[in-house]
Amino acid sequence: MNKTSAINRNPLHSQVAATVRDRIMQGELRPADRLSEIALCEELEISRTPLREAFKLLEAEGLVTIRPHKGAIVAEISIQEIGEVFDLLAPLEALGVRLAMTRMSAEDKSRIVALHDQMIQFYESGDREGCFLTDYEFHNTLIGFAQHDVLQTTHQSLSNRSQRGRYLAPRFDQQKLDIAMAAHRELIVSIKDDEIEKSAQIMHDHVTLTGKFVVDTLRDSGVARD
Amino acid sequence: MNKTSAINRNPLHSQVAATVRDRIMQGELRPADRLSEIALCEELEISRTPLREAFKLLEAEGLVTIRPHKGAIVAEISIQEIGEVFDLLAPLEALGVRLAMTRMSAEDKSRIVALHDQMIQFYESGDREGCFLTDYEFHNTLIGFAQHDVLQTTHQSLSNRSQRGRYLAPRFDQQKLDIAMAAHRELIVSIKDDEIEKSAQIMHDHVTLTGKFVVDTLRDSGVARD
DNA sequence: TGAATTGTGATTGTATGCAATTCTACAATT
DNA sequence: AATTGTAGAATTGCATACAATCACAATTCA
Repeated sequence: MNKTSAINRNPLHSQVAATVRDRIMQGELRPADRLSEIALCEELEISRTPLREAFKLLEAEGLVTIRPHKGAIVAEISIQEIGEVFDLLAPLEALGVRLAMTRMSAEDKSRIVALHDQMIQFYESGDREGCFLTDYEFHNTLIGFAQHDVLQTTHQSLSNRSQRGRYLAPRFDQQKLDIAMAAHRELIVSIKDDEIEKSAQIMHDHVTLTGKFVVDTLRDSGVARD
Repeated sequence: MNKTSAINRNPLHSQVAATVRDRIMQGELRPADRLSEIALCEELEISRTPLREAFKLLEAEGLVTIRPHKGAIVAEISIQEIGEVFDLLAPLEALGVRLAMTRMSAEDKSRIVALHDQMIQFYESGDREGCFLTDYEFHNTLIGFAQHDVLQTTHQSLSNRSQRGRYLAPRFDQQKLDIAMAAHRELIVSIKDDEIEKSAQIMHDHVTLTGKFVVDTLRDSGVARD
């Protein structure tokens, strides 16, 4: 109406948080990198107040560590922590599948199947990065269909943390990928058959195994500390 | 600023967060109460900056809702949300029991038994408030023995939210309390017998049922909105 | 020479001021 | 009487200034 684009309705600190979050998630900012307030302020052309507020959000999400009087750093990832995150994701995603299966519509179901098909495409064309990203979307979409706010929020936070670990590590080798794909295939069949408890079990085991894979991969590649 | 007592080592905003958190948890500040910045600043004798930072922390914990340009309020509790929180607590506490049983020492075990005995004392003397508080401690202590940081943190946050709902509602009636006590008794026996999966199952069902009780109680008492 | 110490620069923590937004009350219009 | 418009007050959002703290190097003394 007045400015070049529409008036910016959401607060600066949340935009800043989003920016920094993305940079951390994608590995542009790496664990233990210092987050100098002054440097970031100049770059983002904001003052320190909204930046510091954003840090608080990100700290709560586990992406940033604030050390009193010593400044903020990108939260370090310990292999143990990543493993622990998967410990929680397993039962939560199992719960998510249970809920989703009682609540999702026919279109929701076909959306999940479509994502699975897309993942198969990437798999067959040997696109590991594509597989990796579609897998993330597959799980998040399924959780969304559970229509459960608390689960959604909690899962999002944990999922982000696990994804950070996965971004840092190399992609799965062929064998691990085969196993993950097989689990997804099983899961899709089980969902189509409306076998709720079986689906939940498959998901639980799949996430647990993925966690082990990620931990192993991280340990081998040596990018994260113990 | 004058420092009447010893130098305070931890930042103002975290002290402020702790103060406000307690007031909200204990119901001194009730859902939808406005948290006026100036009023709180004057009362706590601080400036607005640390208070606003504290609000960010509390928002992430789900205790405060910040409405842009309209100020912060104590987060409202919906009965649905409380129910959802218990949906997550059930599998997480089950996981906690599993881990705790593989990791806790003999002293840890007797600490749990002692808490259970204390709860029986309160139960038999008809002290519902005592039962209520001891129950909270019982569950938190058990989770602590799991020695699992991510679980600890996630559980703490969810547990706080559930506890808020329970503070608001009247205490359980005799029948509900009987059932909860029976579950605890079963659990203790199962733990003593080192039956891990059975204990996890008991805990899962116990937390689920407690959730239903809390939701029912809240609905009947009419203190929280749907 | 080396350990302790103190000074200095850089950085974070807190307070405060100004701008932007929202709320309230009251008047004008239909 | 109900609704809309508008001015002013109150409150939040952001920027900036100042105070407290930390890291590290230069200096002192054993």
